[in-house]
Amino acid sequence: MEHRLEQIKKQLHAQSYKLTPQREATVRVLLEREEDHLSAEDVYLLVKEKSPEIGLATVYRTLELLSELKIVDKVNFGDSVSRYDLRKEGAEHFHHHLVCVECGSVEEIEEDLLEEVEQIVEKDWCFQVKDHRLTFHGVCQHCQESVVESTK
Amino acid sequence: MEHRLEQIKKQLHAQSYKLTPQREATVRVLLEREEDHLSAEDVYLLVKEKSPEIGLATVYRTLELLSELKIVDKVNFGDSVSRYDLRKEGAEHFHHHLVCVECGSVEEIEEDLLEEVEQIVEKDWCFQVKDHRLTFHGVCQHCQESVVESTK
DNA sequence: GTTATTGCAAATTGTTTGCAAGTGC
DNA sequence: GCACTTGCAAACAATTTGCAATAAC
Repeated sequence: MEHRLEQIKKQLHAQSYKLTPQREATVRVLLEREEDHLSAEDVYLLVKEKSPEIGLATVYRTLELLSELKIVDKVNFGDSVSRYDLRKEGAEHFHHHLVCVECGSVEEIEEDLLEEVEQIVEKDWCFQVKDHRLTFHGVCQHCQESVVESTK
Repeated sequence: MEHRLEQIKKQLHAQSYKLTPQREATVRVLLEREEDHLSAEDVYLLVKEKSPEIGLATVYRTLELLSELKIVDKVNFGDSVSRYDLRKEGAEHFHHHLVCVECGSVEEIEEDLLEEVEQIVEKDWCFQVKDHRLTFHGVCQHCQESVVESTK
């Protein structure tokens, strides 16, 4: 965790940005809640718990900055809020998501899975793929089980 | 086209919604511009050309309704506006998109391409897939050619 | 005649910006 | 000291809502 923070600090410095206390607090929240898909507001409230003086605009600006540096990815799951998702260390590609239509939970898939599809797109559509966004909508394991349960 | 409209009318009636003149005008615009990915504002302006009395809120409400009935899909390509995309006749799945990072153009892919990936997800993640969203970001054929052109 | 639908304007929501004050090297 | 950064409040843009008027069957 500290290692990750150190790494991010370097990335910022490399582009002559500073890791200010506010930015550090924001990154820490993202690291702690790596599994979640927090909105800017969510991040703001969590950061505020430890650094009450921070402003919402600063959080937005920080997330925007991290997004430009490809440290986080901005995602959107159909609702109107942007969510911010930390890239895994060394990940070249954006990871995929499984969104449960029953309970709204979001699971992540790190595996690429799209290599073949991308080759087809490059060849058949003459489109040079740089990145992708893949989200599946469906029913998560947990909700499948509850349905079985409730029909017993 | 008329056939498509007729079909949509039936779908509406099936859920006891009416195909009012405003709704018809909106659907007509979507049919005419099937290839495009229009925002609500875009649709509004186009509908207004032929039916100047329509209100923006009505267009939003109509698009929302069509979206619930799965006649159109609401998409979002990273910017803050929702775009509305008519489903192809009889399409079970949402189609894919190729978004060019150079010129912003959006191309559609009707082919499924994800059958295998979905099987893997169902099996390895125990996730029951209902639908998907797949977007590739990259460089379209046209922009690739212009780069070659400009470095000649 | 009742119920769904509309148009308008006002309200809401998520996000961005201007700017004066503050901070870090 | 100077450029970068912050917090606040105001501005913005996209979308939604309340409501009285209207239209459909």
